[in-house]
Amino acid sequence: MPVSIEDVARKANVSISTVSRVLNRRNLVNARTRQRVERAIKQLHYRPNIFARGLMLQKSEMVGLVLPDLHGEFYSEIIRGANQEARELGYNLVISSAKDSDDTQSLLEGIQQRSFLDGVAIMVSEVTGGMQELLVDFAVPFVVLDGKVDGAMHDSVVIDQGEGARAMMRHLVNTCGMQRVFFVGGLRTNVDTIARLEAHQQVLSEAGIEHGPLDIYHLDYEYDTAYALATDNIHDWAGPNRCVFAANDEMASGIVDAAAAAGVAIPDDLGVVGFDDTRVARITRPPLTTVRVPMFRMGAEAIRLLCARVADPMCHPTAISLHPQLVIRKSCKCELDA
Amino acid sequence: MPVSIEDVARKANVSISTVSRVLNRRNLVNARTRQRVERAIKQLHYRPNIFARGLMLQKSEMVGLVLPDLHGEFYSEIIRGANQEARELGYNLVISSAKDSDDTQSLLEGIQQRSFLDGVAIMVSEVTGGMQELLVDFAVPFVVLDGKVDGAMHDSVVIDQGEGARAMMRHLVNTCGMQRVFFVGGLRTNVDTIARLEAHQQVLSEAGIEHGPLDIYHLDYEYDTAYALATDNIHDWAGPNRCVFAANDEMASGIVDAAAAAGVAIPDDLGVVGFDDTRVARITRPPLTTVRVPMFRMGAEAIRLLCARVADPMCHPTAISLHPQLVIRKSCKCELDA
DNA sequence: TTGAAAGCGCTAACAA
DNA sequence: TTGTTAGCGCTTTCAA
Repeated sequence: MPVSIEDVARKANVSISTVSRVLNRRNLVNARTRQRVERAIKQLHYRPNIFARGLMLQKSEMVGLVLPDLHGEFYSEIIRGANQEARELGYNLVISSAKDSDDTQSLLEGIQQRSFLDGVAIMVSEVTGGMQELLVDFAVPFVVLDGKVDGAMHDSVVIDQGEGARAMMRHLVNTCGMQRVFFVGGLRTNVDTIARLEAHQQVLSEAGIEHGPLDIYHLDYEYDTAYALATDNIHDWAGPNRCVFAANDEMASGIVDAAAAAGVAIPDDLGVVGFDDTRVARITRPPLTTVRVPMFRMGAEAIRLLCARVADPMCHPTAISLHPQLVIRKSCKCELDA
Repeated sequence: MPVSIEDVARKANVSISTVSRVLNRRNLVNARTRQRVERAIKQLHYRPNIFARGLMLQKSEMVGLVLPDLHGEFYSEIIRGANQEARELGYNLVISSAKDSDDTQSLLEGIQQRSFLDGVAIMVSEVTGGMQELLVDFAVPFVVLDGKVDGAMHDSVVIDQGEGARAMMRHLVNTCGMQRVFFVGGLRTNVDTIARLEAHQQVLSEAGIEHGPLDIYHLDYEYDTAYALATDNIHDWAGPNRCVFAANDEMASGIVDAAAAAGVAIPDDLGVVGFDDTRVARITRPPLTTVRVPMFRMGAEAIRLLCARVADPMCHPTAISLHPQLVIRKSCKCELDA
């Protein structure tokens, strides 16, 4: 049923090598012969078998993108960026996502196992021991998004989380005059949360503002849990020159809505700021002051780096650092509007 | 460098067929031999070459998901559903997206060309002539999400758009007592928009409410353009027993925010309802009355159908219809709360 | 400029 | 239960 290179050769009255040449190195073939072959290809609707091809060439022209989760705009922007870049470079993009890090690990094991990808871009929200071990001698070329794997040589695209979080904290403390900043993060082990919390602590210390562990909460990046937490605590939090720094916009939005439901005015009674600058930040009332993370670009750069490495597996590892940007809106009680 | 089945055979002192059997039909091999082979496999870190395998089996165990766009939660839920189902069925999922229908078409041509996918789930936001022609004799098994391609035999998973839109319209007219309902849709050619508009017209006619083409707007499903449109028209729209039916939540949210900015109270001066029940609907103030579309399930069902067809290409085409659900919140001025 | 032929690594039919 | 062997469809020397 499927038409093979041999059928084309027969139809065009040439050998299969000639057909192959027309396909891959057209200039080595006489123009008239080439035309004949091309006509045969068209007439027979011939399509090279990708497996046979891969078997010879040992490459699939496919690269993967492994994400910890697919929820929300944050990831879809990464995907869009990666997708665009991959198509531009002539690669197909295979996207997979996992529920948690165990799942991510088994996914990566599967990829290594089947090794049908020329390379893979990996985003790990937390690097577990097993994951680290796996990646240290991973058989497939890879780049890491927004993270680093100790002991493994790899390219990476990171967001300078600290820079963004410090910019936010300094804005809150210096410009808005906040005297107490609660922190609502994701899981304790999440790398982004860790970086953001570090900035929180550092800036408070620098400013000589007392702060204790009781002002720190760890949730799961979700609107609902943040809403619930805020409902329980909103009256304790509220007060002049007080603010909540949530580690993403979703949670910030949940807190804002819980405040509204409890009659606490944002930002007058309490400031609430987020992180990521997703659409949620703009739609929340009041719109959230947040930190814009170049997600689309992160996806695109990751694929660019990855394809470069696939082309030259021995090239020196590159680390690209992308800079977040403070976006000031209406939820932090300062006079600036951006 | 790469270790092949032959290396394993040598190491385990068996023939390559025995190794192959251990890999594929373990029970045909003597237990002791099997252990020896398995140990060799482990020691050598052997992984079967997927191309050689595909060359024999003519299948890749990969299925594709082609989406018109990757923007927003709507698509990410489909992806999540598809991803979960694919992994459950032992398939890898390849996701691609295109900017417009020309782009979708070239993507599909590429898939057919390279034919490395066992099957593909396709979501077309508008079926152009070229697309239809392409799909009528598409070489790769496929199922269509939320649409239908005339002349082509295919499985499909559709959302009963009409049912959802009619439920919404009847609610607006019968329960909320709306006397005039503006319609803000996506592109004129978009299949969802067409179905929703049809319901709009039908219910108004049934209720004996006059309605003209001037009450119908076609935008692009985006927050910003809806915001702009609403800013220009909000005072004309506002009035007792009037309502805007936007074809998605994003646009509804833009209209609500524009109204707030213009001092028009929602829902008192104007009702605004959306479609899809994305997170935006809940976060908008007031929260949007909308229609929940089972996106996750649509993705999962599509992959289920697809894999069934891959397993048995001759099986009878199935059409699954998924039912949307009216979600009543605070933006439509009725006494019901859900 | 073209063709013949040797694999790439695997599965499966057939033989032992 | 195991081994031998013939391809799967392609690219790529090497020879003509």
